[in-house]
Amino acid sequence: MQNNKFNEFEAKQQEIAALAKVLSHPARVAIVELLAQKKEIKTGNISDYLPIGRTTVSRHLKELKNAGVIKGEIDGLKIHYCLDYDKLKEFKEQFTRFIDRTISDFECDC
Amino acid sequence: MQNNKFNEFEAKQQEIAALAKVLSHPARVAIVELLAQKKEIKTGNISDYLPIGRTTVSRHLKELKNAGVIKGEIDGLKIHYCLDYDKLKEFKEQFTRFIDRTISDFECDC
DNA sequence: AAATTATGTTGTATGTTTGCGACATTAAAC
DNA sequence: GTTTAATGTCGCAAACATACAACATAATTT
Repeated sequence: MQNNKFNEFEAKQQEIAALAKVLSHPARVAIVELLAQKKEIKTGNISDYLPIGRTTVSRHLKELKNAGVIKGEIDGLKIHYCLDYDKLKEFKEQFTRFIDRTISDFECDC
Repeated sequence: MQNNKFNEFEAKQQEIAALAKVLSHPARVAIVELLAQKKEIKTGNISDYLPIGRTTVSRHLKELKNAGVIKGEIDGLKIHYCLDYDKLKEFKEQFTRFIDRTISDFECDC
């Protein structure tokens, strides 16, 4: 998949890494924020708000779709994208759990 | 820096993306977990637990150091790495805030 | 049905990340 | 002071990611 050794780590580690990857580019962070604010926006117009072109936005949208963070509804010619509330919550909880687990194990004096 | 347009987004978006990037590879997730469990470990031995070689571990450690997630203490020949508790907490809070902000803005019916 | 509009996909160029072997550095052990 | 041990850095190759123009698709409008 991603690169050579990605899949050779534990499933949980891969899962967290994959989640993190979704938000590892500011364009995707920005798109998520935009969708949260505007609710409805033609995908063609997203690039008006961002310093990247329409096709690049389309690629990032695809990744967000694959990750399940957004879902689209076709309405004639327009496609109406929307955040997936549940997925975002799950996203947050997994991260929080990971960090909390890490912190609770941890008791170093340096 | 990272690639062409990264810096042309809003500072906050860049910041979140940079945080996410730190955990966007399972090796770095695994190293953080290991450090949490073992507390002290010779960096040379980290690769014993992971499916990657010593030099590659060293690269990932460098990234984690740069991000401030871990800090090292030189003890003679051994270098003793340790999680930065405060940084991890900050990390978690920033993410949580981002998601919560996003979710609270959001009220779509799709 | 041709033109228009909205979106997606492909190909290509460039940049970035990953992974490793080979070399460099530094400290302890002999 | 030479050897051994622990870690780090460099340079290369392969894989991935980003960005965009050009093309493809598909639904309205004329």
